Amino acid sequence: MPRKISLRRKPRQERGERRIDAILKAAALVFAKVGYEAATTNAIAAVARTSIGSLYQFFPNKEAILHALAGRYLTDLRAVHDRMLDEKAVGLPLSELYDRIIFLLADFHDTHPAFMTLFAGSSESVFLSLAAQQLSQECISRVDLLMAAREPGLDPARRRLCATINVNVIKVLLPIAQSLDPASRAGLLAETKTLLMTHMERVVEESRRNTSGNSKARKSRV
Amino acid sequence: MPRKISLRRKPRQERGERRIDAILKAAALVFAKVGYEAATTNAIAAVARTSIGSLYQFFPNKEAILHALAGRYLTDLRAVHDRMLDEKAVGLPLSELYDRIIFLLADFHDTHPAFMTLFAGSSESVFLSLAAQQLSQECISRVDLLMAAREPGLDPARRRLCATINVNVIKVLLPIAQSLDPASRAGLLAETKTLLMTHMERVVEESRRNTSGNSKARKSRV
Amino acid sequence: MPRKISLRRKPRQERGERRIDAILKAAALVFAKVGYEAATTNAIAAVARTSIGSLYQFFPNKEAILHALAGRYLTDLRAVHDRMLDEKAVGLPLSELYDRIIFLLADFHDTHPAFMTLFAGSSESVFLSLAAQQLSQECISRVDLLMAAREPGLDPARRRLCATINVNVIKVLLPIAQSLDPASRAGLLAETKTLLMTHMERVVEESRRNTSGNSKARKSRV
Amino acid sequence: MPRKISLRRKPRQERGERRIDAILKAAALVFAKVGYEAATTNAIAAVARTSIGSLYQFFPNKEAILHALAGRYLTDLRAVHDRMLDEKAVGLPLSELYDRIIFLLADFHDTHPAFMTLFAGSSESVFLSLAAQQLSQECISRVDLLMAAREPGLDPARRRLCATINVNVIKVLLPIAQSLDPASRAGLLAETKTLLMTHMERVVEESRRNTSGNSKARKSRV
DNA sequence: AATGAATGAGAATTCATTCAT
DNA sequence: AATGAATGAATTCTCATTCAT
Repeated sequence: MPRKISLRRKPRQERGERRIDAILKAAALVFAKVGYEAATTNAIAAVARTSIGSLYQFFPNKEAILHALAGRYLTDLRAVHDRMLDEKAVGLPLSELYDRIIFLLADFHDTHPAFMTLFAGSSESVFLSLAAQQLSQECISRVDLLMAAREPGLDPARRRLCATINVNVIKVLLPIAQSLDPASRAGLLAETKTLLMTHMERVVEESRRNTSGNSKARKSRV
Repeated sequence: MPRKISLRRKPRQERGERRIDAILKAAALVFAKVGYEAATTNAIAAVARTSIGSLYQFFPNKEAILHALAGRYLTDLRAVHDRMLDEKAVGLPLSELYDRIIFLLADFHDTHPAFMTLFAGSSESVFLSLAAQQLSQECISRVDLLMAAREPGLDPARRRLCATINVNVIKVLLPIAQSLDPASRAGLLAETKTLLMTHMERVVEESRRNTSGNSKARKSRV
Repeated sequence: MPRKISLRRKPRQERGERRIDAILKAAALVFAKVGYEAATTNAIAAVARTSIGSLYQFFPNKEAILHALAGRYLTDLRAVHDRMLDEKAVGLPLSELYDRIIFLLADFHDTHPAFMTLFAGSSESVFLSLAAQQLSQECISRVDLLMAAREPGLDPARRRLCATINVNVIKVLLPIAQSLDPASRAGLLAETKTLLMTHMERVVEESRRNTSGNSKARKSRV
Repeated sequence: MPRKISLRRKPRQERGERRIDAILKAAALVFAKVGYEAATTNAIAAVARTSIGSLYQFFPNKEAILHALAGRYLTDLRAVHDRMLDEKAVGLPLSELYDRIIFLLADFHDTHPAFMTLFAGSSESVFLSLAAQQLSQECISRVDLLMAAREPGLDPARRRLCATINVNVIKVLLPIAQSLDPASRAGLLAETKTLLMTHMERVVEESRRNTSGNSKARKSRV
């Protein structure tokens, strides 16, 4: 059974926009606190200081709220990506690149409370799983692209592997860092950077050694 | 509000034991597929090929099933840890140690389908959050201990940081590897090993350089 | 384990008021017919010609319905008491006083079908037992007060005994009378009045004889 | 749908008798504590220190337990009645007769804990209502008979009214007395006796005045 | 006979969604 | 548009009763 997931009506009036905004913000808080399944539309309406009837005036069902929120988060994340992985990023020293990435994403987590809840890949809803999957792939592809630009000689397969690892390592460690006191947080973020940089440097080095004729290095890797 | 979480009755007959086992196995499957909240006790009973009444003869409520399953998983995981991190592990080359860890844990994931669902730290249930937290800390402490034994000179703070990273990186990447085709899986597991080993080697090296009097290296790290 | 017992929401619309009223009236009928325990919320909703969901919109649980109904009955009963035991009652001839009491209470029983079910003191619910206890004490105290006003010389202990007896005798005999055909009912009510009046006259008489110096009568009583 | 209510099997063996006895005693306790509806057969079996299976070996269903217990109580009560209302009772002074009645019934309540629960006339079960009704009528008839023997001139209608009143007044006040401390209990029982005796004396007197037109001769007998 | 596991209809309660005002 | 009352399918859990051992 296919479900409507788009907005029920495009509100002409600004009041409607504000209402939608309030509902989505409320949904983010509620989802973050109890998860999507356990969140009730009544609770969302209450937090948004509106009535359940109004909520359903804008969203045909609970899942549509999820869609809208996920869409908004995705848009925001893409904007962050755009700032993070722009043309300059190709020429940036690895250390500065990682600083940038980690800083921007940490900030994103702070301002998007339901992000991990929605995209942690838990199996709460079919849509969520798919969205999480897609988002993950999108991130990986972007990193992959950047790496290809920075280091054209890299083996594509290994490049994707590294992109996958980079994305997912940041995905786990960032939320953990955010939950710590500022000092520990800085320590963990620094170590995360070291982890990824050390690895990346090694991969790049192996690649260069490889492409420049000497192919023994590769063999000993695994 | 305190809830009973222990078994409602100890089974006196072997039949009861088998029934409990079937229910827990079914619960693992159902939790893995739809998550704890969305799982229904009727679905669990159906998968276990028993009646809802039988289920409630042994488990006073849904949460008790979760507890029992989590407890069983924890016991099994500790057994794996014991095999993984025994006395021999202290002397093993790093490469072999990581092989061991990754292989054993990959196997554990295969045989414990609900593991990530239960311990991924989602906010589904208070108990789950706590259990996930505790389990995580326990794993980290064990790795920390092993590292202390292998490399006594390591700075304790950084050691714990590394342990945290090792545990969590494996926590994300293993399930991803498991979801891939065998070839890609091997590639990802190998790259994971490289990631963690490279980092660990560097940390150890820095530590050794530090302790042997020369303390400049540390400064340039971050 | 403390349970919510107040209304879940205050009705904002008049419709809600009517719904609550209908539910309570239905509950009274159902409780009167099968008792509190055996009454099902679905049955109450059906008799109230509403949906089970509506019922739970206003009442958080079955017990809350009981509380609301008991509260309403209590309020009504106190109003009856106020009419029954007003200042005039002090000067009224005993016969007229009993007529008044019996008539008003008989009417109360007719309009409050679940009264005996709720306050008969059966052990159905902890709350009910307590409420029945309290109500009984309240009634007794009121009668006690009235008697003290009418006959100040009465021994307080015996006065309370008489109040207890009056209240409880009426409590049993009234419902029995109500279940009879009009003729028998009138007979039983008349005889009840005779019973209580004869006794009261004797008690008063003994008391007067006592207080006026001659104390032999008392001794031979028991 | 007619239900089996007789015993499922007549146990030849004494062990069975003891088992039935234990179950009925347990049922009495459980019924007294939580009422018939709320009592569970498992709880009864547990209190009787037997298994639910054994319970159902002797009683086809829960109601059969009720029947058996009610039957036993009735038998016992009739035995008490027989002692209470024997030939001697016809000639006994009223005061002694009431002493006897109140003492014997108080004792009966002490030894039959579920008596009021079963026969208080609550509407818990159709059977119970009927049984309570019947029992009440039986008691009334017995008292009626005794009064007819003692005072043949009494108007039958009023006699029955008085019997009804006597039985029901004792029915309410006895349990209340039993729940008090010994001193208060004695006081309440004494006042109860006064209540009923005073009334009875008046009724008898009125009757005599009526029947003999104008006869003072037999006044002193009661 | 005895035990206790198995069964499933039925009860209380929740919550997404619709509808009347 | 806004409000909140109305709806009922779905869920958790209980318990009388049956059945296997």
